[in-house]
Amino acid sequence: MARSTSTSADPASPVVGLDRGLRGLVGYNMKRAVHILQADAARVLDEFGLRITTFSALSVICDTPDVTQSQLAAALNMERSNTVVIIDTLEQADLIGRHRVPTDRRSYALRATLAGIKRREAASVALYAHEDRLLANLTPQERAQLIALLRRIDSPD
Amino acid sequence: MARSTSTSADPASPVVGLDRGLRGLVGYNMKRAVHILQADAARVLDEFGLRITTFSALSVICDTPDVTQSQLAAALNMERSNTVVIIDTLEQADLIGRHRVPTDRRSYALRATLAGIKRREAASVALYAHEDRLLANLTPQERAQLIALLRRIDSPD
DNA sequence: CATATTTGGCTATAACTCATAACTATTATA
DNA sequence: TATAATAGTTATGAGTTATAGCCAAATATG
Repeated sequence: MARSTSTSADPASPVVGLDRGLRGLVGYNMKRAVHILQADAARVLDEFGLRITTFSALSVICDTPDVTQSQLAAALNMERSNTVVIIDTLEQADLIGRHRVPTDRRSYALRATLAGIKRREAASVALYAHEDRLLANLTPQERAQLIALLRRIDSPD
Repeated sequence: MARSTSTSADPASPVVGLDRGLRGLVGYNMKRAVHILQADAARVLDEFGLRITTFSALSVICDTPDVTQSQLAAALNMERSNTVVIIDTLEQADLIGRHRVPTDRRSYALRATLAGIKRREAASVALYAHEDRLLANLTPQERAQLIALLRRIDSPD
């Protein structure tokens, strides 16, 4: 039984529940959940020579031929400056190409190579499969609702 | 006017929807949402001289007097090594104290000071208030369900 | 009891994310 | 034409997280 003179943790008891005071915060729970998902995603993507950021950028570029780096940054909620190294990495891996646009010599039109499209497709399939496994104890409806709730935080209607 | 020969993004059109291919992933949506919540939380906590990690640790220590650093690390899902600098920071700010435990001279019993307890309380109130504002377009039920879903990812039953 | 292993805390380090400021070249605007 | 704004870039700093290894103390095992 618990000692009566103190609320201190019993070394013999499991160290869970010490964060009760934080569990009411959505942010805390989400930080923990996202940590799990990101670690898993990073591990999966590593097999394809991709990281989360490069995969995200590659996906957008595949789906949006001739997108510019600024548009990419806006779409992924990142700073323009941070896209540069990501694009560099993808370009050096021959997964995308920087193409000058004749009408505006400042910007690049980003286009995925055939290898890039294939790599993205394979990584995407693996990623969805892994997420399915990781979220196996959520019904499809619950999962859809989770996404819906997250999107309402992202872009409040 | 949009160019007709390409699916490229029209510079005049809003740069939204370029990430359709990622929106099916729970992880992607959660990364975006957590980014918003964390940025807001960090801004709020900064007014109290705290960061997210130090606030989390302080909260656990307040609620669990004489907790050890290892227990804290386990509770917050972090490495023991990373707790050290956090504890150092809290101790130097006189928000907590390291107390030697006579029965085990290896470990410290962490206890919040009165200032620490007050600081935590004030920061916690501000944090909950801000989260309420940020999640105003979610009903209390939706918010509770969101937390429930996140917890099921965290610790799959 | 003596040795070996484990545990708690610590240091250093490295990879990665994210934000900011400043710069160049180009385009648009007053 | 002079000025603003835009696209991309570079450099940098703060913060988070993981790993490896260290020391001292405690515990387990022979």
